[in-house]
Amino acid sequence: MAVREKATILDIAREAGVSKSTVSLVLQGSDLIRPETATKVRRAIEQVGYVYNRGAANLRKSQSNVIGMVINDLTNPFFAELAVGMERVFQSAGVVPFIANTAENPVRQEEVLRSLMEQGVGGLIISPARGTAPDAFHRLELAGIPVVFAMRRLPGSRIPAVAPDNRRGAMLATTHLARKGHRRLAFFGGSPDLVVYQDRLGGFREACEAEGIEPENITVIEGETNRRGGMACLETALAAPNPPTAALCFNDAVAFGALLGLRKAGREPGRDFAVVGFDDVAEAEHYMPALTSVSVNTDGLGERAAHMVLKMMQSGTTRAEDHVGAVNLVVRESCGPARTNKVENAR
Amino acid sequence: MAVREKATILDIAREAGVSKSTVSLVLQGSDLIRPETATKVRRAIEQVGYVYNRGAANLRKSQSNVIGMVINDLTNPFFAELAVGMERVFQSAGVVPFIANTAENPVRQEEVLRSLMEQGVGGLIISPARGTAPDAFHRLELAGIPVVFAMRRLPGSRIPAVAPDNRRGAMLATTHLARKGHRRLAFFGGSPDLVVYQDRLGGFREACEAEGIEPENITVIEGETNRRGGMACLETALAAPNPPTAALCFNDAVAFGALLGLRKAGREPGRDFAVVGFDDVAEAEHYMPALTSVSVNTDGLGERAAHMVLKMMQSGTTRAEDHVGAVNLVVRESCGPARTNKVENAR
DNA sequence: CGTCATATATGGAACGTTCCAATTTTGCAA
DNA sequence: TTGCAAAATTGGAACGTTCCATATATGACG
Repeated sequence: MAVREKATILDIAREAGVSKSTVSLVLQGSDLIRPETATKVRRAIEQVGYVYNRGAANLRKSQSNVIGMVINDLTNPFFAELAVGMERVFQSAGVVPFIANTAENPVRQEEVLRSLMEQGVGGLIISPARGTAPDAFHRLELAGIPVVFAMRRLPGSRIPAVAPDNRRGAMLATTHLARKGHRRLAFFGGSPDLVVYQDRLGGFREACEAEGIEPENITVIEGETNRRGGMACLETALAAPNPPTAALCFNDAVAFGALLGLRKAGREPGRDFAVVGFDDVAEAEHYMPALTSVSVNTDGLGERAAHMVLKMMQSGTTRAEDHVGAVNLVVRESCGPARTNKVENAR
Repeated sequence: MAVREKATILDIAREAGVSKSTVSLVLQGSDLIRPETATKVRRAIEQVGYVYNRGAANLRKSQSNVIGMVINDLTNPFFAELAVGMERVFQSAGVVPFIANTAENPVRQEEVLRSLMEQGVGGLIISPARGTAPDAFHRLELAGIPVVFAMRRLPGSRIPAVAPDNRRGAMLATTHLARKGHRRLAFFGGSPDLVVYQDRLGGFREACEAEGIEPENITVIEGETNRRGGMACLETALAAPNPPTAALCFNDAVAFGALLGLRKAGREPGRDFAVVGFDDVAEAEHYMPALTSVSVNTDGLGERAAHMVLKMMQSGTTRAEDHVGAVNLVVRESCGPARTNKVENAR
């Protein structure tokens, strides 16, 4: 099949015997056009194999309905789940979001943002890469593009964020461990360049204090936020002179790593050492042992962020209220003898 | 900070005291421009906070360097890994690919493709959604856009594909099970509307025959290609009058589900029932028990597909040779007493 | 059969870029 | 100094769309 020249609305107009303006109106679903004419035009569109040129349109329209989702790590199931939650909202709004992965690399993030801006996105949802400079999104603000942060926020930024109540989640989990009788607690994984880390660690410390855990019995071990990081943290912890008996992990990936490390060290997760995760990814329920974790309602947060950016685009504003999502502790088997699957609800 | 009107090359030209043509040349890195002039222009670009308008440029240029990656299921770690492998190649080529998720839904896939075409993509990598109509990509061919299929192919299509040697992988795995002494084998998960399924099941059957497995001892159970599907398959299999003692699973997700099902049924994976996966995702190595799986070199295939589409875009062709990737069986612990981690290489 | 309001349809300018052809500037030899 | 080739710069048309202002068709009413 020969490749025809790309068809334009002029070709459609010729085929249908109308003017280009009429075709344009039909494409936009205007009711200024007589139904029969519209039908004729639509038939012509089929005929010539027309593809709408959004770039040309945006040249005049100035506002576009393309949305970009900038994700820091797509191989982390948590963020993949988040992305899918957002997509659902966009789909029902008739928008196709473009997803781009920054692989936790601020330089790559810069490229990705530039590319999306060049493409003329009308709005963005960003989960910033670790180590993002405070002014990294200044250009977006200048350009007046609506932006929402998802899950992570940036220190001095005025960009609205959608995130779970990290502090409270960490307190819930830590209190649970203390009430189970653990008196030497650890916090595994993450590093202070993330605000999320500050929040979760802050909640952990606060709960430790409230439960009367002695400061010398608190171990904080930074590390990568993936399985490997979790294994490393566990090894370090067990090698200490006075090792902890339970750990709250920065996220579920770290927790899985810690569980793995326990097995490797010949300890029984739950009985010999309690582990709590954070995020409650789908896998947590199916893991062996099932992981006790702080559920952040990933889907709900994704939907919230998506709605927020849509509304901002509609109203042409670049400001919005932060949203702090409720959290639950979902108790499973990874920190003690399996009991009934009690769920302690957040307020 | 007030939102300035969007700056164009004309603003830059005014700021730098040159013509718009000069600015355009600088943007394209032409060596027709005197270095000092170029520096002056670049400074002006910084000044005015300019964002390149790719839409306007494509209007004249007709060929674009935007690439789309259409993935059938981003929450499946296998496809996420694949996407990341491709990204690496694109990154070093200075291209930012846009990822779009179809969630295994042909209708959504249609929308996604339309949107990408409107955006003016210069090339596409597609892992088609299950149940995609044979002529779904006809418009792309008409438009002369280079397309490469990744991992999945479509029955009657002339679009080049990059995929592992599924048949051989399935044979390797099945032979392994038979040599371990299993005489009643099952194939878990998947459904015939996928070419991949045909290939893997075909390899399974061929190896069964070669190893002299009686047809009445072969169980094939279709199912979802995720954990849940794997659990369901296992339950069905064990409920049969003459249940199998080992299963090759359509992919690793199904295999994880089967392992989970075994635990639930009080059987010991490996000892009571052997399980082999397919794809060898990162998690396989870390699972408990570690999953024996057919490694397909996910990263390598991703890179291959990326290079292929780049080359096609460069040479302006829409045809290329299929690539069939080598496979290995990676033996771990899920089908029998842990031995040394022997790797049987494919030719 | 006019007249007018309303419903439809249309031409043309504008959007921000590229690229050709044309023009101006530069450097160098005579 | 002039002449001339090479280097550097520039104006203008074109790309495919939208949208305003205008034109034409339709129908209702006197």
